Amino acid sequence: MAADEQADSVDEAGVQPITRTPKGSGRRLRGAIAHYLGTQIVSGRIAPGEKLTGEVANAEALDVSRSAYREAVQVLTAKGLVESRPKAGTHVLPRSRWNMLDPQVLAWAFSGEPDTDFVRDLFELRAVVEPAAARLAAERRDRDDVKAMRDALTKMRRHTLATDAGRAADRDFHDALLAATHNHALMALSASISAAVSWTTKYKQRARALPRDPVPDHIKVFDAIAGGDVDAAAAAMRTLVDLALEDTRLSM
Amino acid sequence: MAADEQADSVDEAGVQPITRTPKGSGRRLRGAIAHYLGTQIVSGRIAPGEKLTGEVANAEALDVSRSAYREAVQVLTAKGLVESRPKAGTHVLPRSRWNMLDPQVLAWAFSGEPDTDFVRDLFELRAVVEPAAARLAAERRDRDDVKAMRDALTKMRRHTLATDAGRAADRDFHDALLAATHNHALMALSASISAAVSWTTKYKQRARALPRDPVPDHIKVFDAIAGGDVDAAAAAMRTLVDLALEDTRLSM
DNA sequence: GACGCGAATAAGTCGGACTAAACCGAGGTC
DNA sequence: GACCTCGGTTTAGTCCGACTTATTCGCGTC
Repeated sequence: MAADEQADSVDEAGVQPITRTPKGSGRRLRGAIAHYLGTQIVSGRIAPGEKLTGEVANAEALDVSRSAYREAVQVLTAKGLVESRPKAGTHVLPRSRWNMLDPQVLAWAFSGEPDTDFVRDLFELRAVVEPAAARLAAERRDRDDVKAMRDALTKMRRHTLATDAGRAADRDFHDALLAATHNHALMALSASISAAVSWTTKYKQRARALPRDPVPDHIKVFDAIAGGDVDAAAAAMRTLVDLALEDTRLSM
Repeated sequence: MAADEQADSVDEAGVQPITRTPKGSGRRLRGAIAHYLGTQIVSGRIAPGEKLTGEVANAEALDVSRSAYREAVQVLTAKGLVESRPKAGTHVLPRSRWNMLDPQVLAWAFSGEPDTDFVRDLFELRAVVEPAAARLAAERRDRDDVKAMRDALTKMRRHTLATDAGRAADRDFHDALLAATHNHALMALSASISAAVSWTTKYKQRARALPRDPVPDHIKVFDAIAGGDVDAAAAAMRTLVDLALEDTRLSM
């Protein structure tokens, strides 16, 4: 474990964020490397088309073994961020190839300063998907779905969005709603959407105390779905997303 | 892209599913391993919750080095299919954790017998996203977007959907449409959707000669978007997706 | 000037050794 | 008798260094 000793060697005037080795019991080493490289790329510090340093050199620079470095690069490759070929090296792919819906990529995107344009895009996606999902949910929900949504709503009311538990409950509500559509493709989007929701909520929170109580909006959606009123469900969800976008926009 | 059909049909016979990937095969070794394991999991031959054999044993069984095997597992981990911890081993995660929108996972899902329920779900997602995207595209498309869509349409008319080039043009059309929304989140979905489109188109093709010419539908969509008629664009796209679902349903 | 042929190069694969984490059961404590 | 603690054992995680394969690029040939 050579990664422990802080770089006593020349630390390069700041521009060289040497091996980010979080507290030993955090995520695994390759996870840290992937996180490091991933944020570098998503944030644009390594632009698309650029070639990163060779494996041996880069692994040494980060003070990790080549195996760990390579496994990290595999992760990036799996998410479409980079591509590597013998003799050519490892290049950052154009943004169009990135799996931006991948929860982890989303996390990297939000780990620094969030791109306001991208946040707008995400809300636009929510505005497309979630009302339609609410409509389907109102059609197909069963007893268990309603229960799950009600539970999430209760938790959300108890703790507010100011707490982690509250935000988790918010996510649970949206997850339960997507699950109530009984559509696996939509449920897969759920992970991305709830990630986006929780990140943006966090930023809203950071900016100021929540200016508006979001619970009533959620209750309207819930009632419509539980009651099987498809149009009302879609409409209620649409206003919910619109208001959330409004709040987020103000805080950025 | 036709190098996909690996001879992985041999594995059914016995308990000897050796990845026959002689050197010279298209993609890299770890890609073949990931494909092998990925299809095993997505197809349900290795059910969620199950623990796969230890690295050393499994790598040896597949006749590859442990490094290559591990890198393949990293890919699966990155896509949310498995999770591994020391002493516990590597377990298949529940379906809800899988990134089903990942193009590669989608490819694995379609490499065997396609799950008709999942195909229906995918079309439902298309039915939600693409009409809304067409509406946005009609609002925001610029000169280049229109040109890209027209070019794709021309190619699509020249070659039919019976050819690879024709299917590629179909994908290009949908990609260009999503791109015309100028929404990066939607464009990210584009990869998943066009993957789904091309896979299902292939199955339609396999079943029988295409029963209906899809070009007129596409032209209606194109005209509405080029003309900036948002409602017509959404409506035309909705019927396009509905008809495509109809065709696909018949062929399965 | 175009074309192929052969290095140089960087990723890909191999194997084996060692480390660290987590589960499990033996043994002790209350 | 039940619970806690503490090692032991299993399995992934990391490291190392050598070798292979696939490209790219420059050189020489036609």
